[in-house]
Amino acid sequence: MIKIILYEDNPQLREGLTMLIDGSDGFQVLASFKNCSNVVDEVEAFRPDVILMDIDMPGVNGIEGLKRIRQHNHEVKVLMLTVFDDNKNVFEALKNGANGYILKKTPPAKLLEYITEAASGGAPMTSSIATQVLKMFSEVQVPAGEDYNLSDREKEVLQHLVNGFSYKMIAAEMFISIDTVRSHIKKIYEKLHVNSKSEAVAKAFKDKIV
Amino acid sequence: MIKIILYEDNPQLREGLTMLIDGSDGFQVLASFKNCSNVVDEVEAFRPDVILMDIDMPGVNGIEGLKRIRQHNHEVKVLMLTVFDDNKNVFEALKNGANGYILKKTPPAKLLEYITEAASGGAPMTSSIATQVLKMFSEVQVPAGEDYNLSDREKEVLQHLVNGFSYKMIAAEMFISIDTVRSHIKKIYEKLHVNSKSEAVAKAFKDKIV
DNA sequence: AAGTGTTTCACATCAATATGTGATGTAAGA
DNA sequence: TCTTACATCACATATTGATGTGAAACACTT
Repeated sequence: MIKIILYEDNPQLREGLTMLIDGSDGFQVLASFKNCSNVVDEVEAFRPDVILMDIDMPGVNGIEGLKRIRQHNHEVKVLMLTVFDDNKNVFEALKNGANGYILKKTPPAKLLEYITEAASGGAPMTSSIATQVLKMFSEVQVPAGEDYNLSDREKEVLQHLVNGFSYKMIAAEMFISIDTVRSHIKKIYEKLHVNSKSEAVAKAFKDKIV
Repeated sequence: MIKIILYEDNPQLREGLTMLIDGSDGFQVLASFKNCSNVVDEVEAFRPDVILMDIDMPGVNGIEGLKRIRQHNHEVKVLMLTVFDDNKNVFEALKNGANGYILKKTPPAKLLEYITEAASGGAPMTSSIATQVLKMFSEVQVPAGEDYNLSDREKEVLQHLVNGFSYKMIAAEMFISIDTVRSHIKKIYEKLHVNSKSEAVAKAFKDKIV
């Protein structure tokens, strides 16, 4: 028996979902609420397995509710429920520990399947959501993975620059003269197409050279 | 009719999958291969809708195959197929534009459903994989998002530093004297607990101040 | 009204950095 | 062998940066 709490501001939908889920074998709706004002206490009191959480709610919305829940409880599965698959909310929800993200237009049979999946540790997602998630991953990619052809020694020097070492310190650290350090740095600037330490350090981070 | 190419080094599994898929209505296996050596040419020649790609293959593996495909083709849907849901491969695959990631133990009916989902632009994932993906998201979270209490003006100066501006340039840019710039920078160093421009720039990136 | 933090400016000094020019030895490739 | 890239060192000089000390104007809070 999977125990469920439901958060949904629309009374009709709240009633409908409750009847659908509660009327199905193996599912029990413990309670339903129209907003997340007291979400922490409610979760504490009812100890559900799965929470169905609408995103758009007046007062405390679903994302905020999720955050509050996760401040106290990392066990309960939270399934986000929404009309739109807008990028920003999806990312926010997942980042804050949602266990799944499904659209309200999901057919009833599929919804029950998703709840079951969430309860057993899965991460059900409507396919359009999943597609977005994948897109976020590929967007993380470095545009062209620029290489700059830094030699090993040059990378080493750049690493020290990033750590805030002075030329003198780098020289001591690498057992070379300060002039050699200069020479390396000059070369690094050329290769990175920059002309100051700050830019080199910034570029090192941006392009994940270090 | 969904057209499919299959990459799988195990002959039994390759045959089995081919028969299963090709024998189902609406699915057609155009060809199957035991490695990705000529993946680019093969995709070009057969123009499939979906590619089922095993990860572990001798020679050119699935991840590498995926990369090669994506260098030329961003349209074809690539479904990664694997025995293990090991973190590293999942991330690599998704980062390189895989459209889905499913385990080989997926039951036949579910497999066909996943292929259909991929073909229609979805992103099918075995639930254990989806869980991992979500975990990666929540791990991306900034530890505590340190604040450092930089004033607006100080943030502005820091931003310029990151862009590689000299004190003189910052002064000109902000219509203040170079001494004021110095004063701001001094304060920034104090607040960030650093004592050089490079460290400040590095910290700005690390802690996402800029 | 006194205190606090921000923003602004000034003068001074020493350390560090950027840039140019030039040179040597070594290892890998064409 | 000749070339190229790398790593090393040297000398010179102008600019920039780090740090200290001091101070005035302003907004906001107590």
